[in-house]
Amino acid sequence: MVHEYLVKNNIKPLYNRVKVLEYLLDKQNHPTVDEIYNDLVKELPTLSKTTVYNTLKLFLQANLVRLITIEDNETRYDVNIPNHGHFKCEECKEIYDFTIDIDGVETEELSQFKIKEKSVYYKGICPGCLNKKN
Amino acid sequence: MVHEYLVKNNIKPLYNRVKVLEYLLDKQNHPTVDEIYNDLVKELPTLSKTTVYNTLKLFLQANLVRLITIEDNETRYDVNIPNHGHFKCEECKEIYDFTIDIDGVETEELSQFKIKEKSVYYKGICPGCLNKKN
DNA sequence: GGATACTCTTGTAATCATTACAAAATTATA
DNA sequence: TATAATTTTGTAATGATTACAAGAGTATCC
Repeated sequence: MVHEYLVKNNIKPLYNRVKVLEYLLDKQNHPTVDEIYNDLVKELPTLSKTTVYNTLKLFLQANLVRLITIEDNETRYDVNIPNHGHFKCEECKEIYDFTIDIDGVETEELSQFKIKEKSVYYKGICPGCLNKKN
Repeated sequence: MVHEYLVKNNIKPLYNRVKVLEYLLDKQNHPTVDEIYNDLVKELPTLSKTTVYNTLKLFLQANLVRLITIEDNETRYDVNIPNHGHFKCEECKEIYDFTIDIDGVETEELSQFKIKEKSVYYKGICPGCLNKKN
């Protein structure tokens, strides 16, 4: 599956690439480069962090993945699914996906702009952490 | 003005702080720390970059300013105005503000979440750069 | 007003993520 | 199989941010 998906996007389906993409698809985890590397190196002992960076850059250019940087300069990666936003809990740092119809929102002022990508990020406290506080 | 605004937010209105906040209000420029430092050091020759970082951190905690990190890990700062999004041009890198009624969008899934902050970022090409391309 | 305590600023050094680069390994091509 | 092209790897370089301690400034109390 992943194999063909890469081919379809003009990316040679090399072993590492398949593994990285599978990882992103499996754990819909919004992982950092470090997390990806640390998990995959167990399976691919010769993997280097530079390769993870290279691979992700490639995927980014092909629009297979997206960057998430809500704040903090912790750059995370996400497989590219339309119409969803990210909520980050300030307490437990967890990132939650939610669906949002951002295309349904009028932005008159941008009528002359060519919009290629829309991102929505919320911050706050998740239900679990809200409960703990009481 | 700026002076009292700081006092009202429980921040001692020290000279540097007033200057940094004035800068952010004047140039609604979404500047980086470097830009702020390089411009202000002309007026405040003893200014240090660490002070700029400290001051911005303080403002952030007091919710006077906001972080913008659309991608790239170029962290920019913005005075906190509700209901506006940011558009970044991929060609000229300029960041444009636009108004967007994000509170008008339903997010059923987050009904149990306490939302403190909402951010909307778009990417694409601005009218000026679109013209140049033809 | 002056002494003391407290806070802020400064500069240097440390840290950490990311990138550059060149050599080694792998894959594709003939 | 030999050759060319691409990818991976590891180390070193870069650059933004933070830690920290000393110096400067500010507030408080007598």
